[in-house]
Amino acid sequence: MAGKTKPKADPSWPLEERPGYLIRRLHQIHVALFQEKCAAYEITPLQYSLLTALAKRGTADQTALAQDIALDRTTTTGALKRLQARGFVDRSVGPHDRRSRTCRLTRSGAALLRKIERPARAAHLATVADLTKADQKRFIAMMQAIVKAQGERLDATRSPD
Amino acid sequence: MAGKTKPKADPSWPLEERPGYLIRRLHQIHVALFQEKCAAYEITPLQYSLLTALAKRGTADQTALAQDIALDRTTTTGALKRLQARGFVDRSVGPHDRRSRTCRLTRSGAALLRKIERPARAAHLATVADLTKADQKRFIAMMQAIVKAQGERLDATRSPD
DNA sequence: CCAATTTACGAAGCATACTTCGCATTACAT
DNA sequence: ATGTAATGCGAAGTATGCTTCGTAAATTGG
Repeated sequence: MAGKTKPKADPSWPLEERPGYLIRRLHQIHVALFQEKCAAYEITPLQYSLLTALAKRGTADQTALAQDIALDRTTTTGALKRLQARGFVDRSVGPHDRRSRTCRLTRSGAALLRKIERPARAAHLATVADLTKADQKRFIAMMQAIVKAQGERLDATRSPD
Repeated sequence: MAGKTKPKADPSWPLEERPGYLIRRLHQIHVALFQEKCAAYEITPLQYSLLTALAKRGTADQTALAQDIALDRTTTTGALKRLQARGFVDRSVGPHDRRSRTCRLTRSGAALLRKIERPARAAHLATVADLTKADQKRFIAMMQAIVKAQGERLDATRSPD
């Protein structure tokens, strides 16, 4: 075609080498694998995180759950409402604090969690399955290192008003 | 409190060790860093990806751009519309194919891209800055390996109808 | 040349994900 | 005890990110 479009050799480095882009792709891939493996239960990775966090707590208000899974409070509320609408979670007004919503798994929610544990785990494993076993360990350790360091940085950054 | 909530020693492995959870956290961290470094320009990581892809192409329809940045077509359209609304992108009906929308950077869009290149790069680097230089290389290589392998898997999976 | 298929979009709907704002309630300090 | 702080939520607004359905225009086969 015409030579109208110049080479445009910009100094920006290729998309495929930028950490942020690769992370977005990884996230995309994991979500797709999760949906695939858990298709029978119509559950998302976030919902699974919430269910496990709730199982561990037994009972918790929405703010505590949000912190457990490192998620925004309002997003957490939205996900909990969807789980409640499907009968997996109970959200009742707190007995000691009427501002709060005390959440807990229902029978049905606990049953779902048990059924989903295997496929969910398979999805998480499949996400890194293209690496050698040794590299998987290293990869996870590196992600943990970043999350730990940056988590502390954020805590330090946004505390003062 | 009462001993009503059993230990609940579930077989699910801790959130902080699950690849999918760590990937979500990484994504969250990168987006936050990007917003921070590029705050002056009110640009998101996705929009930056689009601008660079567009700069490289010179001219492209929305489907090509979506493929370039590995994103859903309708999401791409939404982001392009927002960039158009702010005057950074031109979206006109294709001259040879009236179904298509031919996109290109405006003067303003090209100028913006030049200005954000440094802070955007800084954000990408900051995302992995907690790893040693050598680990950063390994980390990026591993992400590329997964993206490449899974990308091929997806292409193979969803082709037949 | 015309019918069938393919292709590029757009609209609508759901689920994350975050911010800012405002309300109600609780806790605290004098 | 009372005014002030802090806290737990909810609502609204914006941006991703995906699926499904529908439309219009181009391509291709006979």
